[in-house]
Amino acid sequence: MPRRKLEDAESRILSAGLSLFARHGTERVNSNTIARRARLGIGTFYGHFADKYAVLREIELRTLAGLRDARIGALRGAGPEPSDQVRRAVEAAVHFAARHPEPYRVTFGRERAGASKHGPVVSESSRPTADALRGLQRAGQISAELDVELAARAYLAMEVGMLLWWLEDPSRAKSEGIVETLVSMHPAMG
Amino acid sequence: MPRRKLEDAESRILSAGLSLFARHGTERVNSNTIARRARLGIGTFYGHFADKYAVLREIELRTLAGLRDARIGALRGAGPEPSDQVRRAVEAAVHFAARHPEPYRVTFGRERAGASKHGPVVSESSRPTADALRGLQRAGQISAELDVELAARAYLAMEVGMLLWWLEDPSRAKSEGIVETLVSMHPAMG
Amino acid sequence: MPRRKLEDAESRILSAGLSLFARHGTERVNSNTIARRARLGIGTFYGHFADKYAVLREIELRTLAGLRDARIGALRGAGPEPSDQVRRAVEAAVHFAARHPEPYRVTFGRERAGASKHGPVVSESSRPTADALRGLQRAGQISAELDVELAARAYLAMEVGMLLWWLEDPSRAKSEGIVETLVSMHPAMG
Amino acid sequence: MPRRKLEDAESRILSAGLSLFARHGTERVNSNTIARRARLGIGTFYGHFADKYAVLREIELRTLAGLRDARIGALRGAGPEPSDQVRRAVEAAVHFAARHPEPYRVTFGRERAGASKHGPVVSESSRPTADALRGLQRAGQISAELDVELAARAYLAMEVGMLLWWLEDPSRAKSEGIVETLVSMHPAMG
DNA sequence: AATGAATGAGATTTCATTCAT
DNA sequence: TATGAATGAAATCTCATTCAT
Repeated sequence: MPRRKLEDAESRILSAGLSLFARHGTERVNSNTIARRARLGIGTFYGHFADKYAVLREIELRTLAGLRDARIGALRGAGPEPSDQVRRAVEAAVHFAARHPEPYRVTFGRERAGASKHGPVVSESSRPTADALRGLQRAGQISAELDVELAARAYLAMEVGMLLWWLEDPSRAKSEGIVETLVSMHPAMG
Repeated sequence: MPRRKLEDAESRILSAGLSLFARHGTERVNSNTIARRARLGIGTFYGHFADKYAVLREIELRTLAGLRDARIGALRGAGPEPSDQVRRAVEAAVHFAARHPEPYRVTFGRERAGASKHGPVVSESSRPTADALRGLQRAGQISAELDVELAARAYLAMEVGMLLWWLEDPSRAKSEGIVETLVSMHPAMG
Repeated sequence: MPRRKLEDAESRILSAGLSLFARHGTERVNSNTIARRARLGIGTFYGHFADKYAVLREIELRTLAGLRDARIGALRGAGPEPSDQVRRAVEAAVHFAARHPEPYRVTFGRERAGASKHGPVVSESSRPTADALRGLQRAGQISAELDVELAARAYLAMEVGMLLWWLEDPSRAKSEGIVETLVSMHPAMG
Repeated sequence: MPRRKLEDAESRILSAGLSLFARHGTERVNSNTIARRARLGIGTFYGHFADKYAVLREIELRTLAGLRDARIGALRGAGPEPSDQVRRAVEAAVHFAARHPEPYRVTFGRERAGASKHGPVVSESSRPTADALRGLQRAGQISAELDVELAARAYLAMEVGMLLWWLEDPSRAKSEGIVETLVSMHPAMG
């Protein structure tokens, strides 16, 4: 009977769940398969997570935190001009997706059925983007008529949709092209 | 024992499937429930569709065709200026989503797990948008540096993501605000 | 709406059933498939046969009658010596199987599950063989110790088993070899 | 909720499957019935066997192995004369069938439909018999004209068919009569 | 007589969850 | 804590049979 450390078991389950969710989709993976892939007994799985959706939720939370941190870190290295800040933030997101395609796809992808029953679907906040746009608007740098809340939402939808499309087949475009497109269409670049 | 017309059964199944998929998500609806809701025997269901994913696929195909037709119709009524054409096309999409929220959500929403195994996920073509952008680019009306293929993809991702977010709770915004935001961020409006 | 003659429908069903039973086995063929193969509606099928086992039974009865007639006919052409009679009867059976492999396999093959529930499994009578052996025994031409009933049974089991094995793959042996073997092992050839 | 040992579950399933297959035929027994008869949950059944045909296959393999061992054991106790060897081998087969009527009928009987799709039908080898006949032929004890391969096949077909007929209703004959008949018709007794 | 859409009982199969070890 | 055999509710799918046309 194998006996591993607590943390070990959880991280093995998360890692197994991540690759299985990414490859087969949430609904076509079951808890037994995750446990087996993690080389743990099914009982051990239930000792650490309530069900597969708890694994999914944890993956999502970590992914969102990682993405947020990447954006924040990027902004710290950016100059004061909005265009530089936008570019850095976009680069951070694109590179995050490129470096972590599985968590990105699992967290934002369409294959998310059923999860809503088992806990709120976590979602990225458009707040920071909206705040930044509001600042620019007050400074007169973008149109006063723009609804910054909606624009922030729209930008995020675009970024997420674009990156998911790209990750489906990374040979579709180079990351520089993705960055340029997202930057040029960012509402702050008006 | 009810005995109805062929077409009747299929349209009843599609209609029952649509409202159930929209309300509960693809994976939490089963073939028995669809059949019962359509007031048909389960055997009748399988006589018309191979499985619930076949119902889903048919809904998607019809939705995509309807959306495409709505866009095309809108462009017929538009003047020659690009800004008018963009506005008409965006309005057509927003109004289509507003008038057909269930098909729109079922077709484009995230609750689509498992379906990919049972047939290619249908997806909207970015071709028309890309072609239009290319025309503007040749005419010198938008930057020569824009990658029109990627910009078209990005716009569509934004439109779809935005409309799904809106349909989740239509009180979040008025349709005019959605239209204005999408128009102002459209790459042709550079 | 096709309208064919009564007899036509029955023979079409029997013919469709025969080739389907032979190819796929009794249990993997259903009444709908037989009807479709016969290019008839399923309702027509049930107008002529109670179920697929009724089709099977009819095929079996015809096959047994045909085989019996072939044997009788062969004996009419045989001389008075037992060895000639045995050879003629064996040849008749081997040639019958070779000329009618599908009916033979369907009637005598192993793929017969379930049928017993739906009517007695028809089976070939060992009576004629037993009677012939009894005659030889009275004439002192074969051992008085032989139990002619059992020997007749044994011979028939051998003939049927041998022919089924052969029909599985006719390249396994030439029909002459089958005949020689069966003749040489026939209890009348003691 | 009962919780038993692994081996226990498998042997219970095999035993339940054996008696059900023997009584009702392969196609009229289903996995639920086997599980219930074994006093196990249906999930337990599928945890041990892929489907009912896997149970059948295991029964067949065991039966064939048992029959082969019985023959081999019998030959060890036999003297050098062919007639003694034949008699011992025949007795072994007849007694095996008499002592294990259910496995014998399930393994060799006609009620085997559908199984062929789910794995090759196991079958008894005619090799040992053919080899023995070849030896006798070289020694000049049986006709040089006999095709030993076909004769071996024919003998096995006879033995199996005879024993199945007998087991259908053991009052049809005494085992000694069966043995005498099979021995007297064995090609080695030429 | 012929048709075939409709039916639903029943068979197969999956998988989240439990619990004795 | 860890294990994994056992469980059975629930989902999928088949097919013999009916009956209005």
